[in-house]
Amino acid sequence: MVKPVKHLYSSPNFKKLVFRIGEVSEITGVSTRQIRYWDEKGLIESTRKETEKTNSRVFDFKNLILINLINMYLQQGFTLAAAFERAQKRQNSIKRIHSVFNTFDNVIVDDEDVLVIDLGYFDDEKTKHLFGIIDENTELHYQVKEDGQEPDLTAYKKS
DNA sequence: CTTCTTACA
DNA sequence: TGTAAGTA
Repeated sequence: MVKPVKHLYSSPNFKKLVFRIGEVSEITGVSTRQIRYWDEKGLIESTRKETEKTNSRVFDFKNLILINLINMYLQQGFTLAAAFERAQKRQNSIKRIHSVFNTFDNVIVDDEDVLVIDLGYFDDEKTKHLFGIIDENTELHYQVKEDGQEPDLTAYKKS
């Protein structure tokens, strides 16, 4: 049974988890040169940290995953364009799988009638080596928006 | 110290 | 795509 509960992602104890370009490069193995190039081409999306004097790029968890997926297909021999397409499809598939396998206990409808699924934290060995930053202090939220719209995957870190 | 842009190999 | 330069 889906019950209206105050959404988790607005909890004052959690802030959106973002990564600087150097961190993304270190985690995924993709060079900063490539990341900037993909960003310029619009394959990935970054936001600018206005408070910083450098006005540097920051990437959310969703884009970190995307960058890693693109790189994975790139290493399999696909062209950048093909790798991007595959990565997008793969990412969407993963999201749908998550939504299917999560129990109703993790389903929440917030004030704006948006479906939110708490994925908890990843602690299996497969993801741990790749995303070591996901731990007890990090929450992953999968948000299903109105039909047709892109689902959103965001990580939040306890501050 | 890290990131940014620009430019050249 | 890597790397260097000169910044912020």
